[in-house]
Amino acid sequence: MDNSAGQKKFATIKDYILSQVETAAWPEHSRIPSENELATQFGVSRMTARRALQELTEQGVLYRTQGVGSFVASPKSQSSLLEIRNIADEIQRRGHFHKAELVQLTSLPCPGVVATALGLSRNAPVFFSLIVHYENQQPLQLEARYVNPEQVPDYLAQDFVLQTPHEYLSAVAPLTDAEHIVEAVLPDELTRQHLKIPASEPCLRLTRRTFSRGGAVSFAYLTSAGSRYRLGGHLTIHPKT
Amino acid sequence: MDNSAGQKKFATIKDYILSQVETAAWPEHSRIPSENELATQFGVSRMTARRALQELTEQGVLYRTQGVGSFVASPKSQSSLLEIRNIADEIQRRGHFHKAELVQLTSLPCPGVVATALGLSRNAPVFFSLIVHYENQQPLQLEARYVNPEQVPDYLAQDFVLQTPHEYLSAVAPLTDAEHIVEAVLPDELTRQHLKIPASEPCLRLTRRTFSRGGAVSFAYLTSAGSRYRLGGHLTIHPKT
DNA sequence: CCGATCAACTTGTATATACAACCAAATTCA
DNA sequence: TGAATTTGGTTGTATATACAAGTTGATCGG
Repeated sequence: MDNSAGQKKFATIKDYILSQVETAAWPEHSRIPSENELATQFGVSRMTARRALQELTEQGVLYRTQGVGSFVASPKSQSSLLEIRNIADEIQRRGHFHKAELVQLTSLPCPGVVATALGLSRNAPVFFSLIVHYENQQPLQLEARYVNPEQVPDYLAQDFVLQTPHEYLSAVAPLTDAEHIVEAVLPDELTRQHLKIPASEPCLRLTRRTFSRGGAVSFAYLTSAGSRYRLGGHLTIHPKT
Repeated sequence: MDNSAGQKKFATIKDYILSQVETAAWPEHSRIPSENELATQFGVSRMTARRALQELTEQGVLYRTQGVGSFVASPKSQSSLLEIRNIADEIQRRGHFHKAELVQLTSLPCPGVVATALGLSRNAPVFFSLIVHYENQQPLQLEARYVNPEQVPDYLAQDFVLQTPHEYLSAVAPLTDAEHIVEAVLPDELTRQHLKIPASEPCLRLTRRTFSRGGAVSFAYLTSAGSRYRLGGHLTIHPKT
């Protein structure tokens, strides 16, 4: 484990493969080096190289066939789904007026769930922002975001009324990956107040964790009133199961 | 590899753990045997037992903490946004029991919204199916589906208890494209009855239009109880509290 | 020419081992 | 008593090895 970057060995190989795929040095459906070749090239055991390939397969970057090899998969149209969820862009795309109201911006001890998500120790300081997004003066979404101080040390110095956290983080720590959960829930007290909705109004809650090259960057709850917001997307299906 | 069932060893362990979880012999958030204990118990190496635990973790059945142990996760159903995966596959992938109950299967005059979506004339005959999907005897999703008779003329002749509409349509009219809308709504009377939920329970409604080579094939409302279902990628954050 | 066989290579499964990282509880020590 | 340390257990990473299972292409024999 004497990597210069202190990175895990299989992660190094993942990064290498991802860079080859992103730059199209390895085009779609082309065969990539075998487990043994990668193992030799990186000076690791086959099982370690194998692990990198397996994780990329689960992420949909590669597909593998026993006896044949590993290949570059078609890029999933996940980007459309991911981008569409940037609430500010979405509002402006509809030609409406977007306003962000900063309710809170502080550093606080990391709750357990967030610690797990960001890879921090519990109660370690974590940056927190609470923002209400308006569409034409009507509150639309409540954004509660926790940010990893190791990745974005100057988060508290930003002005999130002029620039949304999403915009700022995109510039500072380019998004490489995102995980998300969409749920239908009833609003808690805080949400009710800021969105100005009754307790019986169902809400769409998007829980989202984003990654950059350096690791987990932020963890956010994005809660919207069900009557005012919905999530849409378009998917193209790729063969080669 | 001389299992009596011809099954892979790690799959045997997965089955064992799943049975314990399903019968609630191992309740939520309880600790399960360690890797070493399972390895000894099943007479396999630790790495093999470990693999079973890892796959169950990826499926959301377990969560693990270094230095502490492996625990039973909350059983909320979860489906992937990034892949067009139907509810039946999703349930089976979690190792649970799926049952479909056919409530209605008929031809009716096409409502306006559906006519637009499928490119039919208003009040032209359209095929309609109403199905309740169960996960382990609990109603999970109500599927109301309109099917284009020009694309799939023998839809009404199918047995949708043995084969889901999604499976049948995939075979007859291979999916090339899909559009989604995700919303949080309160259930209508029909949904309440079939999902056996109170009127105040928020629901996640997925409206989906699918296309094949020939054009628009089907238009469906997939409504699930918010407390039992969520939509997401691989985000698995579990509170240890 | 064609089919069968074989050899080489790839991914899949499984084992045994070692050490690192981490946590919780018991123990020790001031 | 209370803080620091130790200890034992657990998951995480990595290696080396072996064989199974599957595909491909070359070789051989009719």
